[in-house]
Amino acid sequence: MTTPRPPSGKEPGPTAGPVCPAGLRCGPVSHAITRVARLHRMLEGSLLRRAGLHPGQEALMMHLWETGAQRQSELTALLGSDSATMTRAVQRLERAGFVRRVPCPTDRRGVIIEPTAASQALRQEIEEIWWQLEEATVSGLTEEERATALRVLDRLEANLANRA
Amino acid sequence: MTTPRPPSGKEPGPTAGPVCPAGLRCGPVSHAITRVARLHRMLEGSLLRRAGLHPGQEALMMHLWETGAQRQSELTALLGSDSATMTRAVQRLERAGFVRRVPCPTDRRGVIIEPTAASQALRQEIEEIWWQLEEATVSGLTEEERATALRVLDRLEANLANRA
DNA sequence: GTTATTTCCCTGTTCGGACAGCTAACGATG
DNA sequence: CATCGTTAGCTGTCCGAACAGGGAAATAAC
Repeated sequence: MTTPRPPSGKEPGPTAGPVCPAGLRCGPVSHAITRVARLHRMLEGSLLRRAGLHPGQEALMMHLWETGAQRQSELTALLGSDSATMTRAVQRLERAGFVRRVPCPTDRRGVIIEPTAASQALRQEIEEIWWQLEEATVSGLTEEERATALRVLDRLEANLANRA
Repeated sequence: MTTPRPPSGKEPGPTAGPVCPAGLRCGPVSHAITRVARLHRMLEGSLLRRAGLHPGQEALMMHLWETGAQRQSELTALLGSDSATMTRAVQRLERAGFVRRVPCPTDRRGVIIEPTAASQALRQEIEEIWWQLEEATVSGLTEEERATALRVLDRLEANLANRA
């Protein structure tokens, strides 16, 4: 996996400002999603870097810890990932010592992915990071506002899922 | 640039379902953002593919059309991108014939990026795609709901921008 | 004018993501 | 048993994104 490079002194930084030039009718919600997603991902990345992980790997590990050792194909489906992406992610996590690959006893095509004992040290750290990320995202919002945010996002998700 | 592979029969597909296992308190808003962003990006990708572009390139071209030829460093800053990413994006768009690189007359370090006449054919197509994407995102929402969505996203963006 | 600093762009590298192609193994059918 | 179609996983390729490092030019400081 190779530990992500430590933050190079300069934290990612707020990049740029408005992506929507002037009075351009450019799909306001759509672009807002892009901007929020970008910032969210950047923050996630800089938090995870401190734990030695790249964005995406933490979800894989959380899944393994939550539901135990699983077939690689299972992980791929559950995380909605690509099989090639999964192959390489597992390889990196294996090199990093967070995961072990065991031949599936009942299907010689398959591979069981299990978290190592060493990886347990990461779990608390990741949960803390998820907490920090959520807090940074919704800090300053009332309970009601947070509920509204969740409702809006769920609505958008449902919309987009239909067009996928 | 090499035209994106044509959709291989199967459109990206809704990938997986819930990423949040069971009753796990896992940063609900945060994960909702991740899911929405994922779907949004997938849809954007499949729409853009038909125009022969990859996600991200369309924003660059729109910027060029809107504000005219610009220094590469200007584009990088305005789009909040990475200079390396910009270098390669421009190279691909140049190979694809959508962009021309002209040495900056007042600063021999600089490069002016200008859209080609041929690229104009793309513009309407991209605007149409942005419209489709927006529609897919907010279809079925009332005007009031759309305003709420925008307000929520702006709020989240402001929050995240502070922590960046 | 010479030197130091900054800016601009390029290349190399690593990651996640997506698609295509391949092999080995499984399953079912004839 | 032999064949056919499917599934699991790996590798190659291309893209966007981010960081590191380098070289050239412009600018500031001396």
